[in-house]
Amino acid sequence: MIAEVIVDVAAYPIDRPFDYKIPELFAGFVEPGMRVKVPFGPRKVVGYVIALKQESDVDISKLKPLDELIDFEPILSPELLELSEWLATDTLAYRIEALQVMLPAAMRAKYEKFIQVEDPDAITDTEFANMLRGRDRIPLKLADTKELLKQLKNYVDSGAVRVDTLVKQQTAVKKVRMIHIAESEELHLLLASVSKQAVKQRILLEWMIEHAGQSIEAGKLIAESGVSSTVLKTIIEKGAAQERKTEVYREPEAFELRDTAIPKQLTSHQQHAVDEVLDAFRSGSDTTFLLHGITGSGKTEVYLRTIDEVLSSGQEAIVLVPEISLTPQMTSRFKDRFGDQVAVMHSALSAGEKYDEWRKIHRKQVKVVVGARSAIFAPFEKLGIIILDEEHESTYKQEDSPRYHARDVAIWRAQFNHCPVILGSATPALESYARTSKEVYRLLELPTRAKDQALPNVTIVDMRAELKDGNRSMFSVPLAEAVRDRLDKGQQTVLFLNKRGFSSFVLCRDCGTTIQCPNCDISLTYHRASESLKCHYCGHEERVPHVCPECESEHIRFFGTGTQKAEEEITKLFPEARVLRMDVDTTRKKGSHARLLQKFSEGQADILLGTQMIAKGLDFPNITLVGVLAADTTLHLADFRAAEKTFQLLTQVSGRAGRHDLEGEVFVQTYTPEHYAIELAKAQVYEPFYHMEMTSRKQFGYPPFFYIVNIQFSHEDLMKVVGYADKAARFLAEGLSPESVIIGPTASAISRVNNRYRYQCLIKYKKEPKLTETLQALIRFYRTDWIKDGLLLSVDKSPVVIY
DNA sequence: AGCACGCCGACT
DNA sequence: GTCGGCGTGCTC
Repeated sequence: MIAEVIVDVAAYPIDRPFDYKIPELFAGFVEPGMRVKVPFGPRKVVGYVIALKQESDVDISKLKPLDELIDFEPILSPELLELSEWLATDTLAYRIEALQVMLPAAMRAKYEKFIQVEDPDAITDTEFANMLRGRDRIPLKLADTKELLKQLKNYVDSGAVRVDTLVKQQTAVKKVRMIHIAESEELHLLLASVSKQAVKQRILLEWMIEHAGQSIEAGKLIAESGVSSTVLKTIIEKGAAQERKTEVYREPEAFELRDTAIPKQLTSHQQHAVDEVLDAFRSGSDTTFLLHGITGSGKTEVYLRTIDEVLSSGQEAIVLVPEISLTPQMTSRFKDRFGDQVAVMHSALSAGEKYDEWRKIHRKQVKVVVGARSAIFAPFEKLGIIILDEEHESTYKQEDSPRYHARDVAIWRAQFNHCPVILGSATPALESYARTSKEVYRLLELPTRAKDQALPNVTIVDMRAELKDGNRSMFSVPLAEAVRDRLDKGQQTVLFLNKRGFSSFVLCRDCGTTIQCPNCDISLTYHRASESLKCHYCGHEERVPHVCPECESEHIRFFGTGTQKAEEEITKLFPEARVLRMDVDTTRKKGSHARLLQKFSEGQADILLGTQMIAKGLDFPNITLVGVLAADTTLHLADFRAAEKTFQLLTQVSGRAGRHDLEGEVFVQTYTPEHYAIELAKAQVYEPFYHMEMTSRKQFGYPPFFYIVNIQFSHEDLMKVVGYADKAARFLAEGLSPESVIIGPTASAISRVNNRYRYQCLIKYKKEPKLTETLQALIRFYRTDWIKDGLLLSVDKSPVVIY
């Protein structure tokens, strides 16, 4: 038998299967979807078996045998193997990247080099001998001086030492030491034989007698018996207990939030949606539903009911949420409903925790996975439904290779598994909504709130007028009054600040200079905690200057992060208010996000102030006021989706207010109150916005009327990047049909990052049969030639942001 | 990619 | 003479 293997080498000529002989020893054990270790040229690498066959096109004498099996059962199903092929082609990525993206990071191979001493007598250099310290195998990285490396080379040449690469798996199965205590009789015997002076040992034995026959975790035993681990060790050696390592799953920190009760009765709209989806499910149809439900309309309940049915017919469900750590309420609802049948996958988990959750799915110990983007690759084999909540969110698109969109993968898997997909949103992506009118997706509407609450009343505050009246603070008079009112009533307020535009920079008030990154075309960001200036693009960091580097004026101002500044203003305006600030700074630590929310839900604060991350999923009964401090900040971005994003954000944020018995109120502060995205967000009507925005997209030739491909070029040399971008543009123009439009090359919005100049080229097309072919050919030029000249090129089909 | 091979300049 | 620079070519 012969195995077709994709090796762990991302390079153009390697991006294809290589054939290996299966040694007699492994005959019958090797299956597609397993990882293997194979010789590749002079080294060993990890590879993925993608197929088995009897014959190879390559001469049999040239075939090498597999070295080792890493897995004893496939870790990728036939479905996922097939998906990886489609994914690699569709996103123009390497096949190996497509395979690796499906597995938790902890399963990716690490390569470590070692110095292996073959002939210790030949080592004559004292420096080298010192480095070895008598060992015959040390990590290569210990040879860290030029001198040592030179000696190493000599020894390698003479054959005294060898450098070899070890393929390391970082798959850490967590094991705990379980102590199995002997029976009472045995312990009594031991106790009698232990010297009277061994006080601690006697204490431990007495403790053990009380717990005879039990199994207990070593750490726990030590804590409870009050003896040290050395005493435990001696006692184990004397035979009082047995030690065993047991595999365990890491238990991510659990958080509890007050949950909404299970509604007894669905609204008629909810019921209709559930019925339609379940009809599709039962008939094995791969229909994609767009569940358009206004905020508070109970989309989650629709998901829960459909999953319930899917599970009772023995099938499995994937639920994607934009970034799950952001919506603890969502996960707790799933856990409440489906208990330990649920695995949760989110970015706040450690690599080990993610690996454990993945294993639970792989071992079929769970039936539902709730997770962020990459959970779409959950290794289920009986998928019955796939749900993408907040389907319009840009986090569903992966920003590095393979640049896939979870929505596309979901639809692919649904077709493979003959199961439906639900895309849920209060503010669907324009592309998705447009597809319902073309009947590619099926539209399900939830036009009313589940508990019949009124939508919150939204007031637009014109900040220009406020400014004219001499109010220069971040708070308009009406918003400040409303906050005061809630404080008096003991109700809660959520204040939302769009960070962009308020970002923290350093400005000289005399010459107007902002301090720029030396490597990038961007202002440095002020970090108060470390009193430093940082570049978010290249990581450059410098001390905060005391005088302006341009004019040496001492009048330089540091603007703290937007939320810090807002917090200061709140404290000034409402000294008695208890404020919780939630932004990247206050949620960096693991679990802090959930803790903050917990605090707020328990009423330990009056005001929750935050960025993007509080826009979603918050559902607390006592929130009756939402304030958007600066609605325009997303509006003026150089992005064709700016209006759509603003509308989505305002709608989402407004939906946080008055979801329960108390009525909600929303204030939106803006300098452009007449913009349709703001006006229509006030009215909280999606359809009119959709039509307005579609008109504009049509006029300017943007999605969904045209598809877009963004090709990015970067190089240290400005002339070279321009040269290659031009060359590429001409090549595309030649290869693609005349109906397709090629824009550029133009300099990117941030024209230099990390000392590399950036250019880009956009392709707009409606129908382009030669697209993949032409892009493949372009990538081929790049990967075979241009890359050697220091160029970096990336192709992004359907980009979500164009920088 | 990463490694070996191989072919020419500047050092002990 | 040989050390070491990096161009070239291959990986089942």
